[in-house]
Amino acid sequence: MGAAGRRNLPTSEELAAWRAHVETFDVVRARIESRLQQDSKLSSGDYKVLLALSEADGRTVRSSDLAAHIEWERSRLSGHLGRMEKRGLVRREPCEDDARGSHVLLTDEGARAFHASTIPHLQAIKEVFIDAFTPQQLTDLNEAAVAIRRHLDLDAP
Amino acid sequence: MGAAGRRNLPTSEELAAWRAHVETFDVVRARIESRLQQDSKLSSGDYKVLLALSEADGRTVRSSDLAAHIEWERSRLSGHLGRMEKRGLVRREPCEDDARGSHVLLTDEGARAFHASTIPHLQAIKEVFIDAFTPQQLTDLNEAAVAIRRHLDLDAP
DNA sequence: GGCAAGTGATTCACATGTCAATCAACTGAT
DNA sequence: ATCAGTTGATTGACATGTGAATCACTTGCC
Repeated sequence: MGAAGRRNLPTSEELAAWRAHVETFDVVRARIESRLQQDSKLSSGDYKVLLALSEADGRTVRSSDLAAHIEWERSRLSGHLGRMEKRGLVRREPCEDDARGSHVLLTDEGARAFHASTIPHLQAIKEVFIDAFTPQQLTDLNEAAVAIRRHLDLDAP
Repeated sequence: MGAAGRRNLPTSEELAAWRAHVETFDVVRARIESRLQQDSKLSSGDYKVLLALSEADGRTVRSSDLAAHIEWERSRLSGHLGRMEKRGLVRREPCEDDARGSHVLLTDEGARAFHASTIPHLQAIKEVFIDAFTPQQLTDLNEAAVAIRRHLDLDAP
């Protein structure tokens, strides 16, 4: 490869940084999810759905709105809700004003499970992730996320 | 909640930092994997397996050694190899010295696919991830990964 | 030699994710 | 009113991931 071809490739340090980042934060995520699972029998997907539902007016959301809110494919949400419904965490009811749609609603059991999970989950985030850093490092990390989002043009109008 | 209970919980800024980090780097990973898939019809799992195999002596590794090397469950590797074998990327052969074991070997087609994938894959890592940052930010990110690994006692003997 | 315990690999059941296809119900232009 | 096109939701086929169970072979110890 000539000099021209190398310019758009990472150096070995850069590549190592990428791999370290991915592998390290995979472990972080796994630890936090595993704590959630052990404390509350909830997956991170369950938690995301329950969080959105518990914040919703009347603990009810139209399925599509829910999918949009948590940025999931509708088919993904559909499958996930099916599993959560089997476990009694949510219920689905037909929608009066639009016969195609359906309302997803939080059951009492779902609300209970969610409320019991939040404090331990937030503790896990603090202990596993936040507590690893100095305030400066946390700021730096945030800057990095901002830089990526700008670079990839996320947050675009 | 009293003052004692709050000390081990993240502030809302800290929680926002966690969420931003997870969501942002999920997008990064998805972009890079999607480029790999489009350029080379390989998943990141395929790539990891092919990388390990192509670096191995004689393009052959004992299945368990491979699993240990890439830090996968053996059952995960087993299933993945099955799919890769169907696509002609690898082959498995019984092991002479230990009749329980098997050798995984890179086929010519697998080697071709891997070699064709590396440059574009590295370019994607550079363009999507590395190029988002200043050198200082990249250093900061690395420091953050080190801090986490120390905090979680990864890299322990 | 022979058996208990360990090891290598696969298999099973399941949860999770993507994408395309389906299907019914809505909506808007005519 | 009608019908093309959109939208809401589910389904199916598959890839991927985990953990437990299985099964065959190997090893260590007697």
